[in-house]
Amino acid sequence: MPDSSFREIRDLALFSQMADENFSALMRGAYVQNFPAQIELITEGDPSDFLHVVLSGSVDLFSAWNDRETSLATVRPISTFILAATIKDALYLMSARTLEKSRIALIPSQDVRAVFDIDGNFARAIVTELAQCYRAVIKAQKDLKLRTSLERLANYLLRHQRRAGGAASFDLDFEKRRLASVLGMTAENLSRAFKGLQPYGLEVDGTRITITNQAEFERFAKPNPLIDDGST
Amino acid sequence: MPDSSFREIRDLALFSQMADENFSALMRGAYVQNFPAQIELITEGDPSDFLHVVLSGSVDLFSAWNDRETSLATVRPISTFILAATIKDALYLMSARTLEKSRIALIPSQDVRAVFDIDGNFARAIVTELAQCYRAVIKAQKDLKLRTSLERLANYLLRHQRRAGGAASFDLDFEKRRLASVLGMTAENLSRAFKGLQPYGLEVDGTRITITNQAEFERFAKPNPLIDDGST
DNA sequence: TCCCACGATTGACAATTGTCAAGCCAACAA
DNA sequence: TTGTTGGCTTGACAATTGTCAATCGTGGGA
Repeated sequence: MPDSSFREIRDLALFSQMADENFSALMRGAYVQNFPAQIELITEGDPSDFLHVVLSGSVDLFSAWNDRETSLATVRPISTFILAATIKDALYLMSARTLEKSRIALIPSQDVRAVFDIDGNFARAIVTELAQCYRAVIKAQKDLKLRTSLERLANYLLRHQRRAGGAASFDLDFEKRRLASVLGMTAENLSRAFKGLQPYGLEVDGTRITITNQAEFERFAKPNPLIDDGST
Repeated sequence: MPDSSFREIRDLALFSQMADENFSALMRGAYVQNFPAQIELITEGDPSDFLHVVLSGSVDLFSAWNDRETSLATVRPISTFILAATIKDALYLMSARTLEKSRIALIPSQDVRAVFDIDGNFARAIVTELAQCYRAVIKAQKDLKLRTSLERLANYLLRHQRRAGGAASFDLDFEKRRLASVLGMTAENLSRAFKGLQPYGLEVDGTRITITNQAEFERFAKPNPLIDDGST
C-alpha cells in the first residue's frame, strides 16, 4: 500500500489513537484498489471479509428484497463502511456499489477483530464510530416514519444546502433516481415533490436548486436537530 | 441497590467481562427505581444523564415531530437503552415511557464514560452491543422501505410466532395501536391489514393469532434472515 | 452531423394509506 | 344492573404514493 493512502487512513478518527504496532499489523494485510463506476463491491448476505475504507469516489449502500431495491446510504471519503458486520463477524446486511471511479482500502475483518481485542484505544474509537452510525440510522428512521415525502425532500434539501455552504443556490450531488430511493419514494414522485415545493419558495432547474424564500421554505420543512443534524 | 439487582446487571453481556472494581464503581452511583405504567422516563432532546437498564416490565421508545408520534422499539428485560447517547454524551434522540409497572436501574452516564475510558473489556462489550443495535435498526429500515404494510405485518407475526415458541396460535404481546405505530401505520390500517392477511391463512380473534396455513402464509410474507432474524 | 441511450418528466390511472366519524365490545366502577 | 371508558373495528372519503406508458431533453458515440 502506498504511503499516502497509509497516512490518510491513519488520520481517520477510527485509527488515529491506536498503537503504532497495531496499526502496522492492520495495514500489513490491507490493500488499496481502484474500482470503476457501478461495480458491486459487496453483496448482502455474504460473510464480511473486509472492512472497507473509501479513499476517493463514492459508494452506494443498498438492499434488495422481493424484486424491490432501496438505497440506504452514501459513503463518501474518508470513511469506512460495514464496520458493524466486521466487528460481529456477521453477514453483510447491505450491498455496496461504486457510484463513480473510487479508490478503496480493504482491511481483512479478522485482523480488525484481532486488533480490536488487544488495543483499547482502537476499541474505544470503534465505539464512537458505531454510536455515531447508530444515531444516524435512528434519525433516518424518524425521518421516514414521521414525515411525508414532501417533508423529507424539503429537509433533505436544507441539509444539503448547509453541507454545500449555505448559499440559496446549490447543486444536487447525485442523480435524482437515487435521491428518490434514499428518500423512500419513486423517481416519478420525486419529480412531483419538487413541483409541490415550489409554492414554498423552491426553484429547480435540472440539478440546480434555488431556495428563493428561505424563511417560508423552512416554515414548511420544520427542520429539527434531532432528525436533521448530522454531527450530534 | 439490592444485591439481586446488582447480580442481574452484572450478568448482562455488557457488564459481565469488566473488572470487579470498575463494576463496583459503576454501581456506587447507580440506583434502582420502580415506575408505574405510562411514566415518561426520558424525553428526546434532553441530555443523557443516565444509562437505563430495564430489570422488569417493559419500555416503549418513541419519538415525535410536528404533532406526529411513532414508536421505534420496545425494550424488555434484561437490557439497556440509550447506550449510544450515553457514550457520545449527546442528546436523547428518543423518548421513553414505561408500558407497564417496571423496575429500572439508572447508571450515571458520566460514570459509564469514565469506566469506558479505563476498562478495555467494558469498551469491547459496548462495541458488541452497539453493533447489535445498529444492525437491528438497519433491519428495521429495510423492513420499512422494502415492504408494504401488509408484508410488514405478516413478517412481524412470523417473528413473534418464533419468539413465542413456534406454535400456530399465539397472543400479541402489546396493544394493537402500538403495534400499528411500530409497523409504521395507523391503527385503522392495521385492522384492515389483519383482514387482508386472512386469505393467506391467518385467523385473528382479539389478541389471539392463529396461522392456519403456515406454508401459504410464509409464501406471502417471504421472510428473510437479513431483515427478520433477531440475533445475527 | 445525426442517432441513440438514458435519465427526467408528465399524464392517466390504480393501489395504498390516512382521516374522520360512528359504532362495537369488553372491562370496570358505581 | 347500569353507565362509562377506552381500545378496536368499520365505512366513506380524501390524500398520498406507486405503476405504466409516452414524451422530452441532453450528452456521447458513430
